[in-house]
Amino acid sequence: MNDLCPRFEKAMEIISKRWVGLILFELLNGAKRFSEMEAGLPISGRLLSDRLKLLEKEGIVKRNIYSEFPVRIEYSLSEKGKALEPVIKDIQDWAHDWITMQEVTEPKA
Amino acid sequence: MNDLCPRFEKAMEIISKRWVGLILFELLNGAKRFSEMEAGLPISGRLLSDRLKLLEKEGIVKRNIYSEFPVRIEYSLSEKGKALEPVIKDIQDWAHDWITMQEVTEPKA
DNA sequence: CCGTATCCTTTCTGATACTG
DNA sequence: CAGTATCAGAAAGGATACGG
Repeated sequence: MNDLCPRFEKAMEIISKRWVGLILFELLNGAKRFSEMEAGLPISGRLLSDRLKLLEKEGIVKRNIYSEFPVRIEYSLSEKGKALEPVIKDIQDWAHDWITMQEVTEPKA
Repeated sequence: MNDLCPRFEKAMEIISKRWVGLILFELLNGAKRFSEMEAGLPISGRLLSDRLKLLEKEGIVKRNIYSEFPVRIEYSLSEKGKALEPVIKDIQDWAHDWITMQEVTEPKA
């Protein structure tokens, strides 16, 4: 049936999972705490938790626990995650060049 | 709540829609007919139809009708669609560098 | 603060059958 | 060939409540 590269398919499966792109974008600006990300993204805590676990399992996101007081937990990108920066960057460029606001907001009041 | 660029969000929404990446990849190799794409992708005709309509609506894919005999219909990328090539290319590169087969196939028989 | 478990609703997918 | 309609099961998403 299909003859796509399995690695490409797998990569696409991870990256194109809903919200993953936005989460990666958040983390490209540096490590963040759960609540910071939750506030910065249009998704619920449950979904954010799901996706972070997925990305951690894929080795893209690292979970760092700082045993300070109070305990601080931060999420950051691994090398594998940072390697996705060009992808995100290209999407930003494309969005800048080709996406217009009319498509985003309702046509008329 | 969130302060993401709406254009970036919109772009991510389109691109990260399931199967869209694979469809774009197919079309980067040149115009294709419906049945060709169906054979080359791991999705049903209904889904392919859905996605092509979506991509056509977004101005990413063009539907070309050739009034030959028999009538031939081909799908190809618009300029907007071709502009996504770097994105797909980067994902391919990333997949090549970071995705291993163990993650794709079942560990043992 | 940092999540996870549960419940319930919405959306998505795929198989099948059917038109032009 | 090139799709569309329908239908049922699977998956995803949100709200809420609760544990560490």
